[in-house]
Amino acid sequence: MPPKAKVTIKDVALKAGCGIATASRVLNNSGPTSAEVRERVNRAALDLGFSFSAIGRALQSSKSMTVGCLVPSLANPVFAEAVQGVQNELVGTNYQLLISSSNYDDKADDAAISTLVSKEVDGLIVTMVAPERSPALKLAHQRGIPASLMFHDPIKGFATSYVDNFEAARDVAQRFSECGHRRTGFLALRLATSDRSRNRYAGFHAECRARGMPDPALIELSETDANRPEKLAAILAAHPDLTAIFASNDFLAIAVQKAARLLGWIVPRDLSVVGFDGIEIGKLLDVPLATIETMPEKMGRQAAKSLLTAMQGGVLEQLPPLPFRFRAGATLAAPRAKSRDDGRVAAQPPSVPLIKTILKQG
Amino acid sequence: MPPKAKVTIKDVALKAGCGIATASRVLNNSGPTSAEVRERVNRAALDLGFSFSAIGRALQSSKSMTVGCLVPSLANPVFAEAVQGVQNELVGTNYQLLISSSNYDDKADDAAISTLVSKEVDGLIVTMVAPERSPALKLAHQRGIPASLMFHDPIKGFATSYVDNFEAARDVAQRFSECGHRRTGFLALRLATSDRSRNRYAGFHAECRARGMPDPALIELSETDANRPEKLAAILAAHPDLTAIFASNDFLAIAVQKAARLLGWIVPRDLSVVGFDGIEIGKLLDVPLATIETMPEKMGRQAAKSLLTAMQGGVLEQLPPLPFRFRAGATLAAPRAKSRDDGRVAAQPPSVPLIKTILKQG
DNA sequence: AACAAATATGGAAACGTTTCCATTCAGGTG
DNA sequence: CACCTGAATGGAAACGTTTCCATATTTGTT
Repeated sequence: MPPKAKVTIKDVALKAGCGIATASRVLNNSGPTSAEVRERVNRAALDLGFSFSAIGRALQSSKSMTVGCLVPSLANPVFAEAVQGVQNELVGTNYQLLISSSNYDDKADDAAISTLVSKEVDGLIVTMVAPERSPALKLAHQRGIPASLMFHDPIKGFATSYVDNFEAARDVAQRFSECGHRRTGFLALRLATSDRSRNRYAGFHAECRARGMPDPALIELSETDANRPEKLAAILAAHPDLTAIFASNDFLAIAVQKAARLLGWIVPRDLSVVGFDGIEIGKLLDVPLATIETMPEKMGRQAAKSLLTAMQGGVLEQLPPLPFRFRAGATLAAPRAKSRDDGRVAAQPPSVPLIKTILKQG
Repeated sequence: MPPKAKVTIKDVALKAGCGIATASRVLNNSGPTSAEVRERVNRAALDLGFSFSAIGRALQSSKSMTVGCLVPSLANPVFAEAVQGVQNELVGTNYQLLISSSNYDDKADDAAISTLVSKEVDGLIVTMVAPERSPALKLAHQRGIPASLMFHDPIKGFATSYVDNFEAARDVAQRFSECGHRRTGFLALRLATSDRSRNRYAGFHAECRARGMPDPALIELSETDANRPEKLAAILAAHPDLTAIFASNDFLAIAVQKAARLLGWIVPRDLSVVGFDGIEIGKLLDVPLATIETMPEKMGRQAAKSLLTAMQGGVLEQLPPLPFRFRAGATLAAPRAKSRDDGRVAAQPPSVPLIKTILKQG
């Protein structure tokens, strides 16, 4: 058994005593072949341990049978799950998944897309800092490479699989309001590089306004402070009037619980918290986390499904957003009665999705 | 602006009025070229928006500049982080990452490896159910494709980046013992498909024995029950004599806390819990989780680094395991005094890593 | 001024496929 | 028996590179 470094179809044809065209036809079941030569070719292929060179095939067919996928980081479980969803959908097709990540850097985003394109991927599935102004993505589009977005709100020219962050955030504001909260805060990480967080803030802000609540305090946490509960506690202490915090993800929400504990505050008596994403651990906490449940895996699946039909010549069409669901939890309750709703500075209004805000408020 | 579907080096050469060989030399800075033709070629390439076809290159050089990576699932944050580590290490090289996942199925493992090999990856980074008996992995090895393992203990023929699960688990047993615990349990998911969990159990078991403690109770949780705290509570209730649980990952450890709460038990007074992995959330809990901290990201990085040197012709050599660290947490304390250490059935001894067990105990 | 050496260039082969086309051969029809 | 149809086959081109080799040009040395 000599596992020759490279056994090509030429070797097979030689051993089977036929032309490579015939061997190709046998091996692919394409075109007519006699039973006798079929037998010889198959035996030769088996003996030699032949397998097709995907590269040779790709060159000749100009189809790489590869899908490129870009997300900010796999260290974020939400994106990791989404990529797994893509993968799950791709299993069973002949497509392979080429991945890349940008670490939330829009320059890296562009470079990554370019690289994927030069690898001649047949399609793209991307979540990036700013897809609407990525030259590389536009170029890919011009070259006819179908692209499917994940997590992003719809953009002209692309299909996207997403959850309506704006609406979900409005839901949270509504529940805060119904509980009797008025002064609220919105806590996020990396607002500048996450349209998701911005959209959540916009929706939250819009609904607070619509209900006559003061504008929510916008609290942005630095990457490093996210892992320093005492830092977060100090920030919370500086906002003693807030009775409810909407955190842009569940990890932050749990960090808020911790920070509150450090301050001697009791959740939800002294501070209500609602998270976003719906991670399982939230259910297991001493005080189970109220949150918005989303479906990252489904998001990936849907993006992949759309892309597959597009790559098979179909048209990329925009589906409705995936559903979200409010998960009740003990971190949300009515605020303790402490009536001081007087003059406080309002947070600045949302900058980016202003149109949407105005639109939805009517 | 006609972004022609495909602009090849031939087009560039034509536009620059030179041969393709010359164009290639200019574009690659390989071989001598005159300043004048250099100028023309570069301008033509720019005008046409030329970029190399990775496929054409791959075919001619028989290097795909692609690394294949297989993990059980990206939905497990530990693997996702490791893959991100691989990615981080690959950024800056010219290698791209092709990923696949098996969902903890060894047949799927093999199929995935085969697919990656037929895609002609230049190297492999894998975590699978049973690398030591994967035909596809062996085949890849025979074909001269370097492979680097992640999370697995060393195996003949492959380099691996791992943490010494056996030793880490012994550490936990030792701490249990020092706190005064005697009757302990080991809680895991998917024992059959996770050599990591098996090694942890083996180490835990070995050290318990070495210290004259009763064999730990081996509790395996089904996939679905992992999300049902009441189910886990029932199981714990059936083991009322246990004073400490070592959970094979932090999620399970947190689930144990929840289950204990359901039973009205107080952690750590009525039950101590130690987890594994060292996720950040553990620090934020009301009762911070004691756990073994590991470094999945570094694991991925190390695997990638080794592989890179191997692919550049170097030799794949086995590095020492990555360090682990016990993170103290309030979930571990001395058991409440309740002296009843009498006749109980011992769990069955570990089946797989028996040799290692015996060896280390002397 | 003659010649060697270095520099610059392009043709062509090779990488592994698939597919178009032409060729051969068998069998069936008139 | 001549003819046609259809099946079976293999040669060769094409996909986009890089690189070997041969040729043509320049430069430098006596």
